[in-house]
Amino acid sequence: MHKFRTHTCGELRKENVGQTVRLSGWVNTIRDHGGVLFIDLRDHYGITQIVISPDKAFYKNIEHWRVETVLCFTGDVVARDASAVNPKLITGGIELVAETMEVLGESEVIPFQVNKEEECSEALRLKYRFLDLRRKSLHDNIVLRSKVISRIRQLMTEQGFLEYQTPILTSSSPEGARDYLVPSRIHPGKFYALPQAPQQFKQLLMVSGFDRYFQIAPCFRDEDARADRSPGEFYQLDMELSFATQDDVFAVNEKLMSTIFKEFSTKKVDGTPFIRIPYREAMEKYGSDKPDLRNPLIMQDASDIFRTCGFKAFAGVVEKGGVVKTIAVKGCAGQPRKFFDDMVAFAQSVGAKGLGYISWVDGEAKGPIAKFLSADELMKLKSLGGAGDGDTMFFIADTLKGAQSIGGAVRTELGLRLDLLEKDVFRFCWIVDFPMFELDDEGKVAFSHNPFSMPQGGMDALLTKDPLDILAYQYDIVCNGTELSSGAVRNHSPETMIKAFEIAGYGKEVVESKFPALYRAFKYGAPPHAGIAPGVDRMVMLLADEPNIREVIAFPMNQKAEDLLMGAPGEVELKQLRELHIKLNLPKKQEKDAE
RNA sequence: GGGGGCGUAGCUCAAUGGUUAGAGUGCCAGCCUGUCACGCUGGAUGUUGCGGGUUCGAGUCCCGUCGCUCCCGCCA
Repeated sequence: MHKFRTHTCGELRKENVGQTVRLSGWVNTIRDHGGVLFIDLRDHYGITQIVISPDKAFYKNIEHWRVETVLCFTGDVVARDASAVNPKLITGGIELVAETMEVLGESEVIPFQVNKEEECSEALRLKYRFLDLRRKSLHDNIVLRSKVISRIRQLMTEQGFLEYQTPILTSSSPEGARDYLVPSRIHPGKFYALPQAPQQFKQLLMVSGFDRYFQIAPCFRDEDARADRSPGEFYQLDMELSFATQDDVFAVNEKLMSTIFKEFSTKKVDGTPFIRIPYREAMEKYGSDKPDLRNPLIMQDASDIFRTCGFKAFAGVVEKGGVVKTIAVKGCAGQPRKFFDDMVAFAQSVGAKGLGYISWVDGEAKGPIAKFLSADELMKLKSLGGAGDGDTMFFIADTLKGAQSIGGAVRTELGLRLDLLEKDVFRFCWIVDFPMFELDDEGKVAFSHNPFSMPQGGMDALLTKDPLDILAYQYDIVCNGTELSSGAVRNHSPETMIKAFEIAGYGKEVVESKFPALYRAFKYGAPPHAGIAPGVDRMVMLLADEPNIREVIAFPMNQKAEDLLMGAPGEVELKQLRELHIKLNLPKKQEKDAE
C-alpha cells in the first residue's frame, strides 16, 4: 500500500465499498459526538468523511483534534445508510472507517477559518497566503487560471504559433513605465532592467524569421496598484505575427477570446468578429477608450442647441470653444431628488463644475436648468436624446476633453446606480485608429502610444499630414469595460521610424542609441509584422467574476508592492551591497527610523 | 505625491459622550454513537491601531501619526 494514499479525497464511490484504502489530507471539519468522531478530510480533489471510534488505539496519538492538521487514515470503505448519505459531497455515499491514523503535519490554531468564505483583512490573508489558498474560492481561481493558460497554449499552437522564451534580465527601456532595476556586479554603476514586456525581443524574433511567436510572458512595471493592476509583475499572452495585417491579428484573437470565454464561463459571449470602434468615436460616445458595452447609455453632443440659449453658463462654455455633452436616460425621471443631488455631487467629485438635467414629466420639462430654455430648444433636446415622458437628460458643459472624461464617468455611474448593465454577458470590442501623436502637457507633439506603431498611410502620411491627424495601426481589445490588451501593426522600416521620431522631436541618433537592436535589425531585412498582448490575469479575473486581480494571483503583493508572506522587499547584507558597488542614500525620515 | 473609506476579542462585527466594552464564530474544559456549518453546558479572551488634546467623563468629538483598501496622478 502506498505510504500516503491509495485514493484522493474526491475519489471514493459506492463501487469502492469493501476496499481497504488509505487517504491523506487536511482536517476540514470535526464533529465529535463522544462515542463517534466524524472528520471531513479535504485535499485538492475533494472531501471524504472519516469515521473514528474513540476506542481505537490511535485516538490518543493526537492531543488536539484541530482543523487544518494533515492526517493519514487507513481503513475500510463503508456504504452509508440511506438516511446518512450526504448529497452535498461527491463522496457522500460512502465513508472511511479509520483503523489506523498517522499525523503527517499538525496545525496550530489558525488565524482565520479555511472551511468558510468569511471575509477577513487582506493583509492577514496575504501573510498567511498558504491558508488562504486552501480556501475554496481562491483555490478554484488558481485552478481556473492554470486551465485557462493551458488552453491558451493549445489554441495558440493550433493556430501555428510557437512559444519562445525571452530574457528576464535586459536593458532599461526609455519609454513607458518605471523599470525594476538590477545592479550589475561585474559592471560597476550599470544596471539590468526587468522587461516591462518582451516588446523588442518579440519583434527581433520576427526579424529572425520565426513567423508566429507567443509566450505567457512575465512583465515587470514599477507602477502603483489598482484593483485590476497588481504591482510588480503580471502576465501577458504576448504574441507577434510576421507578414500580418491588423485583420490577421484580430482574427487570431477573436478565435482565442471567444473560445476561452465560452469554455470557461457560462456567460453569453459576443459573436465574432467583435465590433470595431474608432478611438475618436469611443471618446465621443462613451467618454472612454475602454467602454463597457453592457451599459446602454451613450453620450451625445448638444453644443449647437446650447450655443445661443438663455442658460448663460452653458452658452458661455460653448462660446469659449467648449462643448455640452448629454446623456439621455429612459425612465429616470421618477428617481427621488436625492438621486439627482447625488449625481451632481458625483460629477463634481470627478471634476465637473456642475451637472445639469432635465426630466420630462406629464409633457413638461422639469429640473434646475429647464426654465432657462425656450420651447424650441427643449423640443430640439428632446428629439436629440429621443426622450419622452418619464425620461431624463443629463448635461455636462466643459472643454471637449473635460466633458468627455466627466461624461464617461457619469455614464458609468448612472449605469451602476440604475442597474442598467446587461447581465451575464461578456461584451467585447476593438478600439481602433488611435492617434499616432498627441500634444503633451507642454503643447509639444509626442507619441500618444507606442512609438513602434505603423502610422496609417506610412511614410507618405508622415510627410504630408498634420501630425495630429495621423492615425496609427494601434488597437485595444476591451471586454466589459476592462482593457484586456493593446497591440499594433509595427513600423518595420528604419526610414519611417526615424521620420516618426523626428516628428516627436527626436533625432536619428536617439533612435540609434535608445533602440539599437531594433534599428540595426530593421536595416537587414525586416518582415512586416504585427502583434498584441492580452493580459492573462485580467482575462482570468473576468472569467472568475472577481472584482480584484489579486484574487486570481497565487502570491500577489499588496498595494505598496510588498510581499507580506516572503517579506519582500527586504534589506540585504552590507557585503552584497559592496559587491554591487552600491551605497545607500536613504530619505532622512527612514535614516531616523533605522537609528 | 494627493483624495475618500476603514481600523473594537484570533476572525467578522455591535456599542446616543455616561455602569464592569458586547454578539456570532474560533479557542479551552465537560457531556453526547450518525453528524455533515452536529448539538448542549460552562470558561478565558481586549493597550478599542498608536500618540496627543477637549471634557467631570472618550471606543465615540478634535489634531497628529501608522496600517489596510478604493480612487486620482502614474501605467510606451
